[in-house]
Amino acid sequence: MNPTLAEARSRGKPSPPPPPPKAADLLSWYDRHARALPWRIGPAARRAGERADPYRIWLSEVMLQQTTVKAVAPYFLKFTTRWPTVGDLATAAETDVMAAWAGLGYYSRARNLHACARTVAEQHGGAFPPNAADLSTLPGIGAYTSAAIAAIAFDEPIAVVDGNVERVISRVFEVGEPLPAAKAGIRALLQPLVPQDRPGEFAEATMDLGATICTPRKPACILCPWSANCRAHLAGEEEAYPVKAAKKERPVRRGLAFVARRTDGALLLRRREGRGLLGGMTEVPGSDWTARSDGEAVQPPLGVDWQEVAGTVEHTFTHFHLILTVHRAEIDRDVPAPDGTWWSPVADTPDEALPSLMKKAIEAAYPGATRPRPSQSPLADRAATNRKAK
DNA sequence: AAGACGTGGCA
DNA sequence: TTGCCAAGTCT
Repeated sequence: MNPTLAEARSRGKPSPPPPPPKAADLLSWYDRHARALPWRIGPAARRAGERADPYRIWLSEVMLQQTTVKAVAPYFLKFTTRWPTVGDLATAAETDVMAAWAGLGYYSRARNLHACARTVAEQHGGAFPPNAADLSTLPGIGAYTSAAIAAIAFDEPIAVVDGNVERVISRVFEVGEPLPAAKAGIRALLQPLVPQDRPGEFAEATMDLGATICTPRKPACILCPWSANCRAHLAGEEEAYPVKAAKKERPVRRGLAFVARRTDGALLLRRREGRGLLGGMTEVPGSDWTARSDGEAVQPPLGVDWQEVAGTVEHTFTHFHLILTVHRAEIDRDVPAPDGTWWSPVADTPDEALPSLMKKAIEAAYPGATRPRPSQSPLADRAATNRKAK
């Protein structure tokens, strides 16, 4: 709390609201402090007239939905190396896309990514539509992502509102309405600030500001180009914003997982159905996950001697916490895979679309069974080895 | 409109 | 350790 302001308030003299922030102040900060990210072209390149590649902007924005920059970076490099253009991605097999996405989470994004690539390739001649309204009709592209692509790749002067920007704007204007209801109002407050000349960099700048300066806790207001225009800062109440609706508690569900390993190391796997939780991803056989431990009703996939693994595997999803009891069995070479399942050779494990939860379950049964194959990077392998030994 | 939908990092 | 959360979208 700023002591001077606290005194002013205690004397009952509310300070007049500061002037609204200026895009120019933020952009000059951005010129000096823009983050260098794999999908960006820097301020210097933009000044030289370079344009961001819509494919790379789209891919990065979809990956970044509810996901950190740190988690996204290696996936972005993997995807752009393997599929350099939207046309390449459109012709990829969906199972390959799902497998490449495995570990990033929110797997409907991967399904929609592939569907979107095919739509762009087949119905738009391989070029993304250059405006937010048309972009938002494509699968997996909503209000935020359409605006971000339009602003960053096509210079459309549109307000781009993500979680970072919600925080910045709610502090600057002391928005008292809780999120997510406040979203429309926040967009309306931001739109007049968007400059006609550098809308893409303004979008990147507001997100950078939220990510590096106007952070959820302990914001670095001393470094902020908008601090003199920020009502929450002038009131010493930065962390009171954004106001958020109360969240519900997470229920617990339980289930059983069966990890069958053949004597040659192959694992028994199957595909999850549909569009729901982990939809279309690969899993080990198991029970449903319910509030009660009704796993007893489920038949193991093979009539063999199953051994319960000590301890449990726990995994927290967005809306529930899962406790999995894992069973394992060693299976002879000549046992065929039951209907709807297949034996996955050890060497193929990295190519399977295994979500993190399934890797945890397999690791609990047979440590090392999902270890990635040796790569060209001895450093990475050594780091992984050290982590395991710990 | 509110709930479904993953994961790993960090205080 | 436990909770919170990070560049949302879909239904």
